[in-house]
Amino acid sequence: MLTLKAKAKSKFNLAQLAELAGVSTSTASRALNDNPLIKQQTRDKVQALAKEHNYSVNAAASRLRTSKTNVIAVLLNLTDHTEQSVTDPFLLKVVGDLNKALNAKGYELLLSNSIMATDNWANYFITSQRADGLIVVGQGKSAEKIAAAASTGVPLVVWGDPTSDTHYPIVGGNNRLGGYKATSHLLEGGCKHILFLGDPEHAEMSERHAGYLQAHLDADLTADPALTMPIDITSTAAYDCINQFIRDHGLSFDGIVAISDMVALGALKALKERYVGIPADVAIVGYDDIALAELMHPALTTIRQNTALAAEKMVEQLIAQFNQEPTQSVVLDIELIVRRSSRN
Amino acid sequence: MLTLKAKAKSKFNLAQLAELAGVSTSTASRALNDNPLIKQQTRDKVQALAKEHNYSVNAAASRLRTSKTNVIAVLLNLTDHTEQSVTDPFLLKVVGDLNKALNAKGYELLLSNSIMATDNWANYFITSQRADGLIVVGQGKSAEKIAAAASTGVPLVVWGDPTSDTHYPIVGGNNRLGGYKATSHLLEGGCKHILFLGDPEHAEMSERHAGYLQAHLDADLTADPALTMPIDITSTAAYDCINQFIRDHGLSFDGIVAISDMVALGALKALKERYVGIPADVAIVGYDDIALAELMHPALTTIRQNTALAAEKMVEQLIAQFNQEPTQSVVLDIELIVRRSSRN
DNA sequence: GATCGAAATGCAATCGATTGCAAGAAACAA
DNA sequence: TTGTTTCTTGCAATCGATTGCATTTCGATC
Repeated sequence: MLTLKAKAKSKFNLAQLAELAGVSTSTASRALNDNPLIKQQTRDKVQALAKEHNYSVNAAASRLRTSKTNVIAVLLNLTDHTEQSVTDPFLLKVVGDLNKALNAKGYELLLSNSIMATDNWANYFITSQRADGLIVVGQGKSAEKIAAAASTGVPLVVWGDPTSDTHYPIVGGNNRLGGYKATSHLLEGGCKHILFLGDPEHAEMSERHAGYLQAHLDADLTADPALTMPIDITSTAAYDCINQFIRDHGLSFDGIVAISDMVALGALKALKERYVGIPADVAIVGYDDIALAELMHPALTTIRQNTALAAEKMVEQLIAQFNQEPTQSVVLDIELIVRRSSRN
Repeated sequence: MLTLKAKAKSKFNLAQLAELAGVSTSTASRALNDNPLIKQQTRDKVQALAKEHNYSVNAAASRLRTSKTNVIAVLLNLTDHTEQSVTDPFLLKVVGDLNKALNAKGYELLLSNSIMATDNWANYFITSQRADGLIVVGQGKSAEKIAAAASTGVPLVVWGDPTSDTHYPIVGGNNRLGGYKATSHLLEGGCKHILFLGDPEHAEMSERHAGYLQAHLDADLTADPALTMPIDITSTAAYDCINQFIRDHGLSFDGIVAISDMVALGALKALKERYVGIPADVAIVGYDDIALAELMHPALTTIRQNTALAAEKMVEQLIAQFNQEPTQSVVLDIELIVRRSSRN
């Protein structure tokens, strides 16, 4: 067959595939999508040719025509100065699980960690047709921005504290219960003066703190407000905090409830350097159950969050929005994993 | 209580923006792109209106027309059964740095960790116009697949061992030197029997192992082949390996060179559980310098890789391919960070 | 005032796949 | 044979931005 124009390198597109198959582009398109309108025989033929020639649908064209991208943007919402991203393995786990859950539903993951700073990030992704929806990991302290985006009709789901009262769905662990279990566990073990390491300004942390307080009440104790240390969610902040605290008040505590395993590890390091016995002198409970929790010496007692399930729920809530179905926040069970750091 | 999303609002496209500005779509388009063909005054006007109305270019249409996506797909090439993803914080760091480096050059990051399994993943991303290029993190053991993709003209860069002889650029640390430095350091500290933990089948690991051997030679020693333990790159594999080794041969070693910090941590745990003194009885060196290395007790001596720089180099090499410029593998310096795990 | 070059803008084709509608083919009944 | 229904397939418009080329506008010069 002769080509009139000897074009340099014409891409292999639907039209060419259709020509090879001896059908029109409409038929070819439908055949590729297994549309029952098309005779099975034709479908098979077109699909076979497509595979043979390594044809794959041009995503840009398809997205333009259908205004569906099958892409979800995942935004890591980090409080800028802490740079949690670089250090916390928990995030990687969440992202990994999200990727798996999204792929299972036919979506791809567009990752972003620096966008939340700009003021109309939601528009950037949605109205520009870069993604169909957003998953924001971490409420941070920017709840208003998220709320504003959601109110303009942007499909989104947040990983955060699900008990927050919002107009968009939040998926997360039962933070109050987590804080409660962690604290009760220490109290039952005989601790009397338990440090709380974590910033209560944060929605999630605030709930955990509430659990911490409640656990004290239920044990007929009062938590000393001076033992609540509002620090960044980093191991170095925790390390510094413990050192400072001991310098100022000596070892006047016998237990620690940390807001994350990384924070717990920072505290642990400071204590070990001072030869404080764990858990004999101070018992510690972390949060998240990252892989390292078990590897520590002593192994770290912690609250496990089911991130795989959380990822599925988030994707579910997002898809519900695509289908104009009602959505709701999802509270996931947490689990206390007792290890050596809190058990004699 | 959550409500249904409001109906999608009418789309605001270039034509509407142009009408508002009283110009044609061509002028509007050029104005938005700061094309000098357009009068400055007109450019300002259009851009102001765009901002005012929250207009952003439809990416799908733009990509279709220009056949440029400004998206780079980052593929985490994990050997499937090890599930390195879920556990190794080093990966998160690499991905985070890549994201930063890509954004700096105007690219977005499409994340994928499960695609390498399928046979024509390269086509999936490139010919379908989902991305302009690929960054593969980890050579794994699938060098042939990568080579095949590269030979078909897919722009790609790999994070791996840069000394491999390939037709595509690889960016990575100087692994041989890393292995050499780690081993020499232990030998100088007086170690005589150094375990090597890591699979030499892996290109990167193989180089590190070569450095390990060379260090022995240069010290007029011979590395006992029985001390090279080919294990998966996970902390649990390391933990099991050390336990097994001690059961079989007692504590017949006094040093460990681990292929990653996670592996080192697994080994450390096993040793601590047996009350082996670190570094008195066994000194340990890890690899990567993840945040936790410093938090361990004792803090872990390790080889630091400059991932931020690596990310920049990878992006650079990729962009060079877009511009039809020559590319080359890049070897990055590594650095030995000495901490307590190897120093009395 | 006419002319010319440069500056600024507009026209219309194009990228490739999808889909409502219509038309052709096949099957069946009368 | 003709009319009718049921399957299949094709035509052509459409999504929204970009860009080669044509056209208009403008300022300046003669």
